Amino acid sequence: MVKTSVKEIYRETGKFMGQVVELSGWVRTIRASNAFGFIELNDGSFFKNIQIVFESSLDNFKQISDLGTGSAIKVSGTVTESEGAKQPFEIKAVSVTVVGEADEDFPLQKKRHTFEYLRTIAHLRPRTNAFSAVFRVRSLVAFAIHKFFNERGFVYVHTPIITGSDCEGAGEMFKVSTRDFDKIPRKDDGKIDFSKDFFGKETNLTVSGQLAVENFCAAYRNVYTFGPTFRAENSNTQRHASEFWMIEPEIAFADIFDDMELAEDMMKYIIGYVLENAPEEMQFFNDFIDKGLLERLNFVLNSDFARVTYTEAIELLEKSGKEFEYPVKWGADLQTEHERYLTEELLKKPVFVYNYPKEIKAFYMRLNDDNKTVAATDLLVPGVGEIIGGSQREERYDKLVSRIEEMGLNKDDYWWYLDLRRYGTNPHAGFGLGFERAIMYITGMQNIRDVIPFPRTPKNAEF
RNA sequence: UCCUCGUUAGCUCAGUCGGUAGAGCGGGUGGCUGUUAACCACUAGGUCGGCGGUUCAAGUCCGUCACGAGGAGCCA
Repeated sequence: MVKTSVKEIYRETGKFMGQVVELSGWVRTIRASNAFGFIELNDGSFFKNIQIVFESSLDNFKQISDLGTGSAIKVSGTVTESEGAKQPFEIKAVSVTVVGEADEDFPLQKKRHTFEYLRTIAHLRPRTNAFSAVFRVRSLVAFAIHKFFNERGFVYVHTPIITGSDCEGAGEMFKVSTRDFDKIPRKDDGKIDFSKDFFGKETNLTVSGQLAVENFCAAYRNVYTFGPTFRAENSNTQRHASEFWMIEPEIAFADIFDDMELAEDMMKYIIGYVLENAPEEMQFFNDFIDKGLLERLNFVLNSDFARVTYTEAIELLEKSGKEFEYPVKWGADLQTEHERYLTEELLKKPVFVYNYPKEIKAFYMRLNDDNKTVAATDLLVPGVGEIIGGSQREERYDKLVSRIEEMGLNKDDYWWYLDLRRYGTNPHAGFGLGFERAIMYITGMQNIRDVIPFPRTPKNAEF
């Protein structure tokens, strides 16, 4: 008898045919008559189930027939060709041991559930086809990202989760404190006395590792972070979460064009990796989640991403004659409807928009020679919208200081960031890829809450 | 945070003109010798999201709160 996995049997069927194997896993569905029955077993190793045939000759036949969906069992049996039409092979059971029965109120049924309902049972949803596929792909994409950067000699840097830097500036932050909320120490003027708090200063959960990773960029040349990120915005959309993961590479002696090239290479690499390593899951997404998915991803793999400047994008939108709810105007940020129209209808592929007006972008982005735009880029993709935001960083000390002052920020808060511009400064660039948005793009899933194991959104941290 | 829609059995939903609650699936019981969301029969299961109002009468109309979803903003 060979202990094996469902995946191995699928991948090397010939080797196992006629052999007695031992499997263990969870019952996905069960159908029984008084003489025999069928179990679809999923052992976690593979997207697909394997069919177990059990006959009334087994001494615990009745116990097996009465098992509910979700039960854990151990099976030994012979791998045989199947008489049924829907599977090429099956296991003829020699014995079935009940390891852990599922109570009769196990919520997952053999029919379609709404994603909305499944979010309320996030602890059980990985046992469904869709979520089993999503989270295996999520795992593979994470690995592919590390593999991509590792193969190119990038150093993986762990930037802090708790940050004392109050100048990250990318949104509302979650406060980190050990103080008793009922007895917050205050100074004479009534302001909170952070010197009495754990770190002796105000601390928050990070909203970006970028400022920190730039320092390591000036040591290792090519670096990246990949970790959790927190935004306390009251955002209620299908593509925002309060806790999400972000990949932020930073490359030295590089400009905005090198940056876009890196982003394009990375996207293609991870798409290719997932198509190769999770074909069953990807086929499932194509069949049940998004009919055009595989065609679109294959097209993306084999074509160049579009690159248009912000100014060109405005012209394209104006020339399109399309009526927008928000008017298109140079100087104003592109609205979601503009972005979607650009990538989904006008160009029908991923597009980098770059060189945005400086007024609508962050202080650290490099000022272009026109003095009006900065070397920033957003990657827009069909179906998801903005998936990457990046820029060439302002490496010139004086220009950076004047941008900080222009935006009403305090230069002293950025002393270590400014030091980089005093000690061996160089042109460098980077971007942030929203990990979950990449998963959405690759799987066709439409809600960020369905690509995070236990999603955190405003008013929701149940699990 | 704003706009729109929604909340009825464990799940997915129907419920007409305001007249006191329905189906399928799931559960239970029994049957069935190759099933594929198996099938057949029987059966149990409801504070119609909460509160207030209109009415002889509210799942149904009005108000309000809570929760959820979609869209917008913020952004990855």
